[in-house]
Amino acid sequence: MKSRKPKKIVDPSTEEKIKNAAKIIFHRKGFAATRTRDIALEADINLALLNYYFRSKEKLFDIIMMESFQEFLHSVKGIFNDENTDFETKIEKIVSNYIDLFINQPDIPIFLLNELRHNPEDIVSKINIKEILLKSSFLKQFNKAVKTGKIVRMSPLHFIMNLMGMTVFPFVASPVLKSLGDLSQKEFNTLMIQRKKLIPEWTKMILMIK
Amino acid sequence: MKSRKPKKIVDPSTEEKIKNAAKIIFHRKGFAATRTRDIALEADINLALLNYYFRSKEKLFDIIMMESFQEFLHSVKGIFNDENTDFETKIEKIVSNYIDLFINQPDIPIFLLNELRHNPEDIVSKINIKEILLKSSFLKQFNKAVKTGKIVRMSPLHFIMNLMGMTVFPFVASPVLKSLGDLSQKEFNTLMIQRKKLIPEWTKMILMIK
DNA sequence: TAAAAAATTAATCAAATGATTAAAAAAAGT
DNA sequence: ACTTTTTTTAATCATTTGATTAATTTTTTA
Repeated sequence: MKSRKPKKIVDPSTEEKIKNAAKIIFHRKGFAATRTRDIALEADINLALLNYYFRSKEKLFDIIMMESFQEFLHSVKGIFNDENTDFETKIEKIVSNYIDLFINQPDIPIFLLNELRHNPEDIVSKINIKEILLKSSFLKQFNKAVKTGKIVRMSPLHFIMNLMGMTVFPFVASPVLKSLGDLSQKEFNTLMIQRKKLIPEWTKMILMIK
Repeated sequence: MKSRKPKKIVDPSTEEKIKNAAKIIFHRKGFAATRTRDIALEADINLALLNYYFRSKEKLFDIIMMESFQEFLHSVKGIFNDENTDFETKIEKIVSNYIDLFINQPDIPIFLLNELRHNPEDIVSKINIKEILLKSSFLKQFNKAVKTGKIVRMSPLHFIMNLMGMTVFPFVASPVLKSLGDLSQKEFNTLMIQRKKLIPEWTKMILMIK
């Protein structure tokens, strides 16, 4: 064995520059439409450095994909399993968190949904999304509320579809919606911020919370 | 001038074969990931015929895009402007129509949403989507119901977002949802068919229809 | 049936694109 | 200082891919 520090204490700047650029371009254009040259340009680095640091476009993409998906989940992971908040508070926090995230990074939902449809098992299995949801305090509270009659009987899947549908869909369809309503980006965001309050209210109506 | 029939009475079979194949592949993979060779293979024709009939990949795509978007709108266009049905009936019909369409062609929503985000004005302006919605009997009935206090005051955009969110989003997110709920395609479709009844009910709750 | 037009095919082109290489420059180690 | 390692660069490669061409076959017209 050699002495200490055979490890590369890589200056993070170049590697980070590439990852940041890759995230921007991949999110905006998707994997297939992204050119490695676009990433190099955005990162302001020599094209060869992309392969030097990440081997291939595909490997770089996998990293971005994984991190983006984790970012998507991380923002609600804690909320889901917080034992100190009730069901309704969790809904408010989840909606609020996602709307904040998507206002700041509007490309995330359509990027994830579009790329996930071709290899969902790869990603979904690597990240324990099922674990997170199915064993969550959130789901337990949901089931308990059903059992005690506090909320109407309903498949949790329907509930998730409604909650995420109302929260995520506007961002996925934002180009059409903005065109339809003659909305600027700012006006669109204002609507989304309104929805932070509205969606939890609507959700409660749907569940007929007593 | 020459006599009659200088026009090409093209045997539609080849042209149609290409369009059908293009629709399948474009819907499945999107524009950027689609190879013209894939389309030729799917259509079982020589690659050159694609350019012979449609000039370029882009022109062929534009045709598929336009037709897909029209198919998306056409199914509800009539419902929107039917003077003989009330507001609530329209909602039921719209939801039912879309769910039928997406069960049969599950790729349509994510395809449209993903491709529309880069050139929404081109498509949205060519097709009079605003006309269809903004001058529709549906919207008039909505506004009237608001005015008479039959439904709660709410931006029509919020309402559209909710209705479409609950209807469309599950199809857009189906890979994740199927994985999450361990659902077969058949089981997923069963859930969607349930939603034909449920979504109109939920919608009415949200609107607090009296 | 002969001529003209249209459709089809195989071969090929040119540009785009992901990736590699070899050399130079910069940084780190001794 | 100088040796070694790491990082960066310019040039280039090999493959993919959209598109074209020229020849052949099929269909239509007269």
